[in-house]
Amino acid sequence: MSGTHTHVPSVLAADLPMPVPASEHEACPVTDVLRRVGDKWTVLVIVLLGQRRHRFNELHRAVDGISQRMLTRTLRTLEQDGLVEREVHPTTPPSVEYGLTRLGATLLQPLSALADWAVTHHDEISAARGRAGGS
Amino acid sequence: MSGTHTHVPSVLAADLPMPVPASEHEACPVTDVLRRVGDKWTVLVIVLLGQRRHRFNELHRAVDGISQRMLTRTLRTLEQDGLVEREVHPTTPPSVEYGLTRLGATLLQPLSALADWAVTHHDEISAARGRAGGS
DNA sequence: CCGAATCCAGCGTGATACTG
DNA sequence: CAGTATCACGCTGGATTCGG
Repeated sequence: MSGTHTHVPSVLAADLPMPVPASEHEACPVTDVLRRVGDKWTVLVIVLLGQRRHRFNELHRAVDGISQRMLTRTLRTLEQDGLVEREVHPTTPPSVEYGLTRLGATLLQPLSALADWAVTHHDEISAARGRAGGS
Repeated sequence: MSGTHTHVPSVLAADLPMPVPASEHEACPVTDVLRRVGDKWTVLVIVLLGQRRHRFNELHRAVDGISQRMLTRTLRTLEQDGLVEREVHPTTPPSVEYGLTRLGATLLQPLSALADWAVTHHDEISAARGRAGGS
């Protein structure tokens, strides 16, 4: 640490090309991941699967409000990205279990950092929004 | 640490109500922040402002590809959330400087954690997507 | 120089109904 | 139980134009 100055050792602190090319921003892994976890259900599903493996309808009930369609889409995307694994048991009726992959589990930590920041500073943001004149 | 098991001390590790109420998910500070940083330009602007203060057109040139409209919108939102401060110099022509607030600066660290994760595991995600059969 | 206003295309999201 | 298919809608994001 270097005292009061907020210096962050990170890829974000690296020198950026000027101007930042549009192509580079589009293909940026950081942007890619952020947009992914920024969608409506992904993080909640990851967190639930981070606690234990879940069956499809188990998730469906746990996430109250999500449609079958969105749950399926969310899981498919996560599976394609290698964050979630899908295990099918050929029973009748069929049962499918979802769980985090090792890669998916590693996402929990940085995600937690951001989540904790959000919770910690939630009131400051609310206050700022209040001053800004709206909800 | 508890060995091989991936345990994360965080709000994300807390017990979730079952089912997670839709209302709670909508109003969740974590969801709120994630969706914010998940939009197209926010993070890039935050990073640039984290390096130094910028004038409007300076940002506009630095972020090559962003429209005036989106830059304005992004900055306004960040300002309303108390992450960015706007300073107007009543010159002719007018000049406006933007910079991170103290709150905004604190966001850099958790954001960096996620960014570093993205960069570190980018190839694994690409590989998984390749196996999944698409771009 | 720094915006606001308007218009418009695309995508994320959801409701509903249907299937193996 | 675990999905798929179809349709519809709102919101994000972009192009363009106008104003102080």
